[in-house]
Amino acid sequence: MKARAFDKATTIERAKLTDVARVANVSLATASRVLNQPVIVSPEVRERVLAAVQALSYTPDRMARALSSGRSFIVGAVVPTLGNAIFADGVEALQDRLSALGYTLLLSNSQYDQQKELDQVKALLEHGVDGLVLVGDTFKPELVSLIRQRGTPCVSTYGAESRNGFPSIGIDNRAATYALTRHLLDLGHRQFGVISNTALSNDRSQARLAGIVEALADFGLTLEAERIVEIEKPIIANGRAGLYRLLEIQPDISAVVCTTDALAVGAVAAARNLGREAPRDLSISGFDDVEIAAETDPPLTTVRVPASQIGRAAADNLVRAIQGEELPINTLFEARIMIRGSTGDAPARLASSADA
Amino acid sequence: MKARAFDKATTIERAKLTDVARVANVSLATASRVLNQPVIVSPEVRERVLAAVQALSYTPDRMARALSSGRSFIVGAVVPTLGNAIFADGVEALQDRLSALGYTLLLSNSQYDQQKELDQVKALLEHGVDGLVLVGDTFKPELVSLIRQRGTPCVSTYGAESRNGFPSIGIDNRAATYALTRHLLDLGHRQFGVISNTALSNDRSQARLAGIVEALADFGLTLEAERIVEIEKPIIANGRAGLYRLLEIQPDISAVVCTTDALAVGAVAAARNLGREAPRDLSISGFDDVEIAAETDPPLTTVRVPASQIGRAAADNLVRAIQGEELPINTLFEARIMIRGSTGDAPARLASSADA
DNA sequence: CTGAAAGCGCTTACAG
DNA sequence: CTGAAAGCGCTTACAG
Repeated sequence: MKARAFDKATTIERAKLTDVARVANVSLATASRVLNQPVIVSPEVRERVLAAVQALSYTPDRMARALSSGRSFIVGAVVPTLGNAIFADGVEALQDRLSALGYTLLLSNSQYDQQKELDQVKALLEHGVDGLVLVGDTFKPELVSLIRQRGTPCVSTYGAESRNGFPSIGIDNRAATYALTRHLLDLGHRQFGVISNTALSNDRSQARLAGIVEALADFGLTLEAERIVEIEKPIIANGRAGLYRLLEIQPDISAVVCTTDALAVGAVAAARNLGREAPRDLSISGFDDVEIAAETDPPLTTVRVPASQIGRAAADNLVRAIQGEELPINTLFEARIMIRGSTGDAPARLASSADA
Repeated sequence: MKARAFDKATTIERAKLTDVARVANVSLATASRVLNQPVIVSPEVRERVLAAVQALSYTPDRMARALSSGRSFIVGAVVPTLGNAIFADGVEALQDRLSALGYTLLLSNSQYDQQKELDQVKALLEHGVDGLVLVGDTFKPELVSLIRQRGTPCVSTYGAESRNGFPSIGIDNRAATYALTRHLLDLGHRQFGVISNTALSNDRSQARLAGIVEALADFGLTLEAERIVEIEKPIIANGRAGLYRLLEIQPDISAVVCTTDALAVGAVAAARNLGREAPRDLSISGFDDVEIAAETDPPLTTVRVPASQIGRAAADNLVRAIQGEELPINTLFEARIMIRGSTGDAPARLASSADA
């Protein structure tokens, strides 16, 4: 007999399945079956057990169930941060769908730190999660081998390709910034700058950067290293700082592509401080299309990341994998370019070179 | 013998404590003791067991541990939404501190729905959480009795007072808006409007509304019902809609107090559309001080909610409660008024009445 | 369709 | 300080 951690005098004994069985006058095994495979139990018996469940307001102990069945009905997720709306929304959708499917979500955040991510995954695994949702596709090698070895189903989210064999659910970040950059080129921009959070080994931002570079290359332009400012965390203040640094070195820039909306919001504000109004003097674009993106002045041109869709699909796919199904290696959603007020025609060529 | 859910051929048998005991040449009981109460084991034996743990890279099965010890080291939390940065930040801090204390966080969101909140709590309880973190202090009665009956420690967050006996950790929402309203009165404002999300039984917003009403009353002013617009969810679009409705009915309003930053952001934008610029024509304030609040144009006057502090304190207090300590019934943090650009002197009395 | 029994991987009094 | 044994609350072959 053990002492519960918090054995207040007021605590009433919780009914267990044995109690249900006793009240219903059946064996423990039968009571269990009514709960798990009701069809194989005769209707009368089933009714009796269900009545007992009601009467005792029995509620199963999922830990015990997990221990004996090998299934916990818990799914673990590790996201970089909840501070970014794009992850908050995705997690919310994930959790909703998961709970509809009878699963509970065990959530961690890694603060964009791979070691922390690994630690969280270890903890999740110790808790016996049935499946895992991770963000992106760049992990410590140890993490991958750990998951493989335990055979726990795992999906990777927000990215396009699965480098580690985990089925991926997300968007093509590279294609999205490629299209966005094309759009800016069409508007006449030739002097580009980039504010990106690739400093952290962030595969999404890296893909976004690659898309920009590629679009420029296809157009015969090169993006020199001085035109890329890498920041640590994708927060507004860093977008601000990023823009100052960028324009200090490269005052001729007419288009700034940011790998995140928060960075773009900061960049727009910083540009204004410098007397450069978007889109008149400077075109600035974001990525994510978080709620605020459409509400800033000017509203942000950006890429819509379908976070809720990703979250829901991650839940569906993961549960399918848990049930033993094979998953498509890539599930790609559309990432629409949202052209709004923060980008526009490039300033007339002569005027801008005269300025500089 | 059971079949694991995902028994791929590649899966390697995970070492269990029995294996550790065998390798270390001790009994299962001793192996367990080394892990849980190392001091009562002799140094040599301890070393041997630890070596075996290393050699087998043993990792405990927390479900089994939970079942036999009655402690899961899992804490459950239910927040209204992760979409609001204030909750995202709080949850992040909560999880950080919890994991430092050896606990894992099981997270749910209720979408501001009390029935959903109850369902989540039930699920969390079935999973054997050692403690619970809830938001606010307005629950379905069934939720309160359920938690009481199980004796699971529970803290309430973001509010000031504990109506249900759950220790509360938060801020005094009423006092904050009282002070904010005083400030607006000092600026000469007499015609007030409020956009609030009290439509949902949201005790924080109700307290905020109460603070406004009280400050006005102490000043001899009454806030008529037509001057309060209640919206469903605290999102930017609703702030926008709220302001239109408010000014339609009460065009003489010079100060709009919003119960959330998102609402204030929408209100500022909507006012601008109407040709009313903040703070020149209209003072608008928010609540929360999320990241974006300081970055809008004009930056938002608001109240800083110390979400991270609340999250950390919730973790600390809850773990203390789990360990059997008594908790202070209220833990209050300061909620500073942040005076920024969106509020200013009331437009000259005569001018405004002439307009109307 | 139902029951008796073993077992999931641990912890913890109880003896020694 | 250490071990043998019971037990946590379930599930699931195995018989019947």
